[in-house]
Amino acid sequence: MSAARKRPRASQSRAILALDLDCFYAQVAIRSRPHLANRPVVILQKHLCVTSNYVARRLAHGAVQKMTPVSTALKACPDIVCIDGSDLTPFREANAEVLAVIRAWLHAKVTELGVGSFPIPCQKLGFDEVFIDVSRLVAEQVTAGGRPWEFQGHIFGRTDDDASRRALMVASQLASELRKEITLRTKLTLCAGISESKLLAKLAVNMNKPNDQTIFLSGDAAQYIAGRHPRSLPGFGYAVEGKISAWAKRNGKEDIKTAADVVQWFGDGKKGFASLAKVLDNDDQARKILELCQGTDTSPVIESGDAPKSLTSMDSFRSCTKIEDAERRVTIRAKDMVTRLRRDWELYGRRPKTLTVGFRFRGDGYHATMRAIPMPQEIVSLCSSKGADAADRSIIALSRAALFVLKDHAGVSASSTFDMTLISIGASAFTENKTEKNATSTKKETVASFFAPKEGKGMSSVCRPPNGRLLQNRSSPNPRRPLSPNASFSRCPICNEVLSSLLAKASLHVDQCLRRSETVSPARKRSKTASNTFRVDTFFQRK
DNA sequence: TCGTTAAAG
DNA sequence: TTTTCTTTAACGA
Repeated sequence: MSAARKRPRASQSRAILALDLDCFYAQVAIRSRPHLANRPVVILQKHLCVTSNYVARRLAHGAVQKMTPVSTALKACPDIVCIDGSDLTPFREANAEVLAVIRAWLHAKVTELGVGSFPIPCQKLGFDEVFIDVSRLVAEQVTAGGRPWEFQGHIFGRTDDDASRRALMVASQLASELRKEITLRTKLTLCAGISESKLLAKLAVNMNKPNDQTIFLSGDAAQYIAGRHPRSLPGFGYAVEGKISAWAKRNGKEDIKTAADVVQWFGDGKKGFASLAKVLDNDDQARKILELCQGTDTSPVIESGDAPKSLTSMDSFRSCTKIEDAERRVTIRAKDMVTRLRRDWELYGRRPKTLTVGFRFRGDGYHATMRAIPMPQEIVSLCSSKGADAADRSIIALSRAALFVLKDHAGVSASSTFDMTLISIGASAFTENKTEKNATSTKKETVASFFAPKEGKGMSSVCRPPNGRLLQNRSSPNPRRPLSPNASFSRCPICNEVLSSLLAKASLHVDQCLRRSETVSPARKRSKTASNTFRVDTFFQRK
């Protein structure tokens, strides 16, 4: 009809896949605990359920959602199995596994075309999502011709553009094959959204869950977006909503309801753009937001690479007023960071130039502050040396550096009064170590060979902590199985005391413990491991 | 280069 | 809707 007037530029239209692993943490946790496959499962961080599997969601009738307190979840579904998700290692590894499968499959796909090699950008978003720009792959497949193309999966929307329809047909077949491959290799299911932009692909990926895929044909995308709450658009966050809301209030408007409101208030022309830029105090963001609200997203898929750009380890808590407690917490972070830094060295042969230390004090609300210093040489060299001894020494060095920053920039010391609620240690500004064999040549080899061929029991042996006499770890990668099918962790994640196998009782304890936690000396509470536990203070004295 | 803010999962 | 733990990008200084 009006297709001729719209002049769709088929040559420029892209084909983007958005992949999203189903309830990622829960899937990964259950994969290594097959006996939980049909049970309701939640993953805990502190006292909160950060994810749940679909069995739990069904049984709890919607009462278990993203940041639900354990106590609430247990009331809604007393049978629920709680798994401690405070160690993110298995999730990071599963993420790398999935990415390795994607890259291998993509590479094979390109190769089989026989038109030479070309890159296919993959952009990670969190541990469980990835965007893939398959435009080039689709174009080559269309050129190669052959089979009759058809859609795979659910179709949302419509289009008048034949070229775009065919491109998304091909893309949906790629998505379908890729999903099968990922599930076959990793035993993890996922959804896919297929469209011409990251925005639309991402909206599509959530339309049919779990383990399914949706094609978003963009003919009516603008109208569809117009009717939605703008907060549901990726990129339109809390702060932007706040600023626009405040503006609406000042100007006697109704509160912001739909993306159409935003377009109406600020227009889609040049001058409207300027007024939103003023409200947001940022030209580029204003343009982006206005486009978003009209269903337009031209942002490219940026290749993320395999290695993360930075590493952070953080801990938040109700209160920390004693220097020994601060030292203990810092040392736990340092241990985690050293483990990951050593792993990073193995995989990528690079070193961080910057050390960041974050902190937050009571009364600061959610406001955390960070300070950066050059990463001490001692730490990086120890992190690239083999042996448990080097690991221990670098934990000590890192702890001392972080404690120094805390003392110097935040006034946290034995002689000061403070009440911290957060500590974090980060490593960033990585430099490739080009001189070594560890660099690019073996890098691909290592990553690929590390994850790909592991079939049976790979995971747990993969990331063994540097076996220190430091800090006996209560959440080791593979803890003993629960005694009762109703009890999934045997110790309180807060005080580490042995828990009742009766869930209701255990959860009551955890809740109470949470309330009075951090005010009680943790050293005393962890009596079981106390004799083997590394004492920060004594260690610092003798070094 | 440092530090903050915002966004995402 | 501030509760968990992480990663990234952009921006101002």
